Amino acid sequence: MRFSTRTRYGLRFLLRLAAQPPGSLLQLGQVAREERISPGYLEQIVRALKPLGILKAVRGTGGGYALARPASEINMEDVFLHLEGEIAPVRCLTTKKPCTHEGQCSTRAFWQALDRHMREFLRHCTLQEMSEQCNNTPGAASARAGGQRPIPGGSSYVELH
Amino acid sequence: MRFSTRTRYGLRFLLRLAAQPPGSLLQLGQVAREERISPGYLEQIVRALKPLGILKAVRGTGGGYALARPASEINMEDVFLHLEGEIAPVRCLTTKKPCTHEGQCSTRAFWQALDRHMREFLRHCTLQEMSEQCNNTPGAASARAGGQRPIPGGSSYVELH
DNA sequence: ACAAATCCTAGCAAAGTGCTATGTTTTCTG
DNA sequence: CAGAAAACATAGCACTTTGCTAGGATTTGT
Repeated sequence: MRFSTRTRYGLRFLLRLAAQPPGSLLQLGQVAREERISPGYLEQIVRALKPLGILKAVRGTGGGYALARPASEINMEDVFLHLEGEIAPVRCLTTKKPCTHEGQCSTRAFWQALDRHMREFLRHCTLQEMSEQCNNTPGAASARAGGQRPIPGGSSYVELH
Repeated sequence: MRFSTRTRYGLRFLLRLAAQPPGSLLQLGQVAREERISPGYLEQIVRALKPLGILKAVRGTGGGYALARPASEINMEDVFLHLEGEIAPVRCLTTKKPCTHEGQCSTRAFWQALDRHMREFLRHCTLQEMSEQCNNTPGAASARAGGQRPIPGGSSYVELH
């Protein structure tokens, strides 16, 4: 029942954007360095987030990303849906037909209730709230990050929250 | 974020037990037939449930399973913990050290809140409630199940809720 | 003794996850 | 206008997890 790195890394990216002064751009490469996530992988993740429409991207030199909407209007249900693909705890909740089991499915009601519960929690949780909740200073880590030497031969990335 | 078949099939097994008249035994093979789950696989799942102590097993001819405690005293948090291994949405919530990230982790508080939320829902959901919630008649399906001919060569099991 | 049930271990095919590699396109800068 | 820096895009691959099978050992009723 673990969430994938896609969701976790995507969240971190969004939190960086939310912590940014409005109007400014944040580059993907910089976030990848600071969060110690593979840049290529983070690109994929950010791309999955694009259809939601919460990102504003500027291409070319000096480009980067910014939030297209205020953080208070971005809820976690939407974000999770795009990053994780789906939230439902069992597959047949999302694929129309109520599974080919004869008669009524004994556990369906339970899974539906659990699904509703999760979604409600996520829907009422905004990026704004998350950003306020975490009282870390993004600048502190990045200041030291410059001194990091990449270990040649072999990925140095470690799974994070 | 899907739950595995272990948890889903395990739940179905427990629901069968809960629907059984108290004092009687239910055989694993029979449940497997009626629920169309591989008997061998269901055995593994039931075994994972044993350490919880909610099952009473009788070996030998005429043996079977029964609930060792009333269904009203069996909550889903315990059941899920044993079937799924862990519930936590991210790994570092269960492995002591708060991940090697420099400074405070920006998303940790959120994952903890989500974890608490899920657990609370599951803890307050008892097998009794689930059993009452599902108004299907387990006997109806099993009556017809006798006529099933197993398809030779190739598993005929299909994933269920 | 035999059969019927629960117990137990190892292994394996398929799917999913996490990431790398290799580009293409856009845009700013010298 | 050349080049660099950024976002955009696709394919593939090693590793892990999942879902199940095979084959047996042990216990107990008839």
